[in-house]
Amino acid sequence: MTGPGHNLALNQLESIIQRVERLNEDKKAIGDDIADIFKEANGNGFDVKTLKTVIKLRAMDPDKRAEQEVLLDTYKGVLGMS
Amino acid sequence: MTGPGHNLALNQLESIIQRVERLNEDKKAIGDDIADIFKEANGNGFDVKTLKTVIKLRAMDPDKRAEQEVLLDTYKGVLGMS
Amino acid sequence: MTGPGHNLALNQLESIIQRVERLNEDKKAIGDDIADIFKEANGNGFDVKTLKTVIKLRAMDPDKRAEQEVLLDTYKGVLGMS
Amino acid sequence: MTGPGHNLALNQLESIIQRVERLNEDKKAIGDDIADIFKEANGNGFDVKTLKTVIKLRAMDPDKRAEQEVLLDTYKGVLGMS
DNA sequence: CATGAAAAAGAAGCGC
DNA sequence: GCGCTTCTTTTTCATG
Repeated sequence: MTGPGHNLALNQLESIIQRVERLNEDKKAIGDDIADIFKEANGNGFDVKTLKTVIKLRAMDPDKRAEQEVLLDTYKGVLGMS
Repeated sequence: MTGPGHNLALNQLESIIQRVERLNEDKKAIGDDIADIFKEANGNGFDVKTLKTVIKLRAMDPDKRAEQEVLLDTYKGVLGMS
Repeated sequence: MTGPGHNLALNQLESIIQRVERLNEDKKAIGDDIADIFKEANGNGFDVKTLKTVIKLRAMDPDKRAEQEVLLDTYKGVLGMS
Repeated sequence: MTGPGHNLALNQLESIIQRVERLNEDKKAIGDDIADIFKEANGNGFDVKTLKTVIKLRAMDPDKRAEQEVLLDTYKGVLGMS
């Protein structure tokens, strides 16, 4: 199979794959940068796990966050964990 | 507590968090771009799952991949899976 | 290669694999049971995500949990998130 | 709040949580058993990673696996990776 | 909504 | 012994 159809498929495939691979590299680079920041923060005495928690909280919709906290406190209250 | 130590911690914390948040946004944007490419590819009749497999294979170190395949074939041979 | 060495390897391989596969099945069954419980809980109006959080908290060492909560509150306080 | 509604919620919550916690323990125990088997296998000269790959392959539906391999081979062929 | 894939978190093993 | 990397598990997200 060496006709035009084949070449079209090949060109499309290569294009898709190369574009994704390029973006994957960029994404990985960013991930590495983030890891570096956390590593540096750890060296400065910060607790990375807590940092990640804070960042996650900030990313949440404020209303939803409040709602979840209420819910969690409720469950903890019922269970005597508060 | 409003002394210099506190402000230092605050500044450091804010710096860390803002840098990570910025990078998280960038990372998400790239992820969206990749998703778009796959969506388009799917529309053109490509099998996205297989595309992802191919990309993963290409990302592997060739020597390691060959080595693992040999080992895997050996085990499969012993087990009659080949 | 059909000698004793080969058979020994075959027998060992089969034993290992079958034992693991059996345990994998058991593990999966338990996972399914857990999922069922959460599904039922959800039907009864409980928030599954919060349930999981509570269970995780209960699994933690009490001292470590307290320490982490203090840390999180500290960071939130510094950032004006409290 | 000490009325019947509260107690019902408490009883339900405790039931859910205790059942899940119990199952979590069981699941962990099985995971430990599996780890022991792989550790022993490693001591006998087997490559654990490959063992896990073989087990994963065996767990797959044969038809689906064959179908995916055909598709993958097609793409690899087009890309000259075969 | 339920399944399956991607991301993140957590745990374990290995090296220095 | 501690960090670092790899692997496992968990959680989250998207899609049908």
